[in-house]
Amino acid sequence: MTPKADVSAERKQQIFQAALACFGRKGYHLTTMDDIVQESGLSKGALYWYFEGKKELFLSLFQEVIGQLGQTWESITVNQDVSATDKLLASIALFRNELKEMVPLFGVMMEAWALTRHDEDVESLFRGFYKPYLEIMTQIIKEGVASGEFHTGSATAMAMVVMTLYDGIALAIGTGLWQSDWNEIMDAAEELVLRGLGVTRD
Amino acid sequence: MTPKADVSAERKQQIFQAALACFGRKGYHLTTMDDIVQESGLSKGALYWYFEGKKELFLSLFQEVIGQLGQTWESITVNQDVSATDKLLASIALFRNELKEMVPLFGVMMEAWALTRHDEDVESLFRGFYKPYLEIMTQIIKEGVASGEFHTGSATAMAMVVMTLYDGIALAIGTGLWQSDWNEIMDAAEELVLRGLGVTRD
DNA sequence: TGTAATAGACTGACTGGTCAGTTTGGTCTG
DNA sequence: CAGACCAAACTGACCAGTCAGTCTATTACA
Repeated sequence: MTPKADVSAERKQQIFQAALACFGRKGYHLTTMDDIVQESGLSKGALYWYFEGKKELFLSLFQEVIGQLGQTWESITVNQDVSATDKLLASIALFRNELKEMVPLFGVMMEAWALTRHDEDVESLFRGFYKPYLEIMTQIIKEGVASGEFHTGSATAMAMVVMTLYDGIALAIGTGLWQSDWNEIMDAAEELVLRGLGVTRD
Repeated sequence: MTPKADVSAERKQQIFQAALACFGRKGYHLTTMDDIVQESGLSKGALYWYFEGKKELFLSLFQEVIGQLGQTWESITVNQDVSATDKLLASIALFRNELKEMVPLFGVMMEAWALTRHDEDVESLFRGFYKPYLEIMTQIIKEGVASGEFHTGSATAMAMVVMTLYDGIALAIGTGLWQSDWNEIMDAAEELVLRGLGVTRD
């Protein structure tokens, strides 16, 4: 009664990997199912066995990938013993450190952003994923305001602005618009955000 | 001896308008030439009479639309008698004031960003348009640093960051991610940038 | 002035290729 | 053998781009 060794988990992973490569390279609309078939080394039947279709595959992939990022992100905010400033710095450091690996991800994210405007499924998924990030950032800034580290008129609005800056950075990286040294620019971003929030240090 | 009235200018405009509506609504890949045909009230032949194809039409439209924005933007930087701080404020005000009309534009811009990654023509066009904006911002910040209004480690890097924030804002607007009151968020953005650049006022 | 010729602007049916999704027919494993 | 898993040929809708021809206004000419 023991079923055949379940290969579905690794197959899905195999497909995800191929899909990420293809979507990252050519974008959602320009990659064909056959591209992913070829990249994965499987067959069309296999893809449709594991996923309902192109859109569902894309959405699943996005979910998978963002989920991983989200966990790292959340771990930043948990620790109660860390100052808001350090949490903010950690969130920036997360970007900085994993920037290079994130490039293909950001590519897919951009694609998703663009899709957001024309597909309700994508939009609601996207909004759902964005929300906790925004909440965490709001939380950090509120903490900072409470502790006197930060100064701002509206913590919620400022959180949105900071998140927007992050989005912009993701965009710049995804498009390859930043050709210069990322580190220097990230330094400037850090400077802008910290001083902009009224942090006075070194 | 009077030549036949040249309608080509207004025809192109007519097509641009229809194309902007369609691309703004459904995005590049999902709008068909037939969509634009219908929206414009012309025929398919007419479209191909005035434009070589879909891509060329899109690129021309983008060029047209961005060109207009660029002129307004440039006019900000010209006046020598205005302080860097005020120039920066003016650039933010430009966003703020024309935000609503810009929504469809930002939609198209996002689409263009996404295309940037897969099409060299789009990329080079985009980079070409981005450059002067960045140069103007760099100029403003350098002026501010020289006059003692701003403080920053690297004016060029900071200019990129500020532009990146603008991009992020455009993105947020284009995707409709910001549902809350734009004005409040723009206030926060202004606050972040000014204080972040070390401006001390009111 | 009337008429033929020509160029510019435009039409819409058509084509050829593409691609998401389907079907059918396996194969391997417990 | 049953059912999970997969291969590959196939289908049909869709769409960018084409093209043969039309319509209109100007010019050439008698």
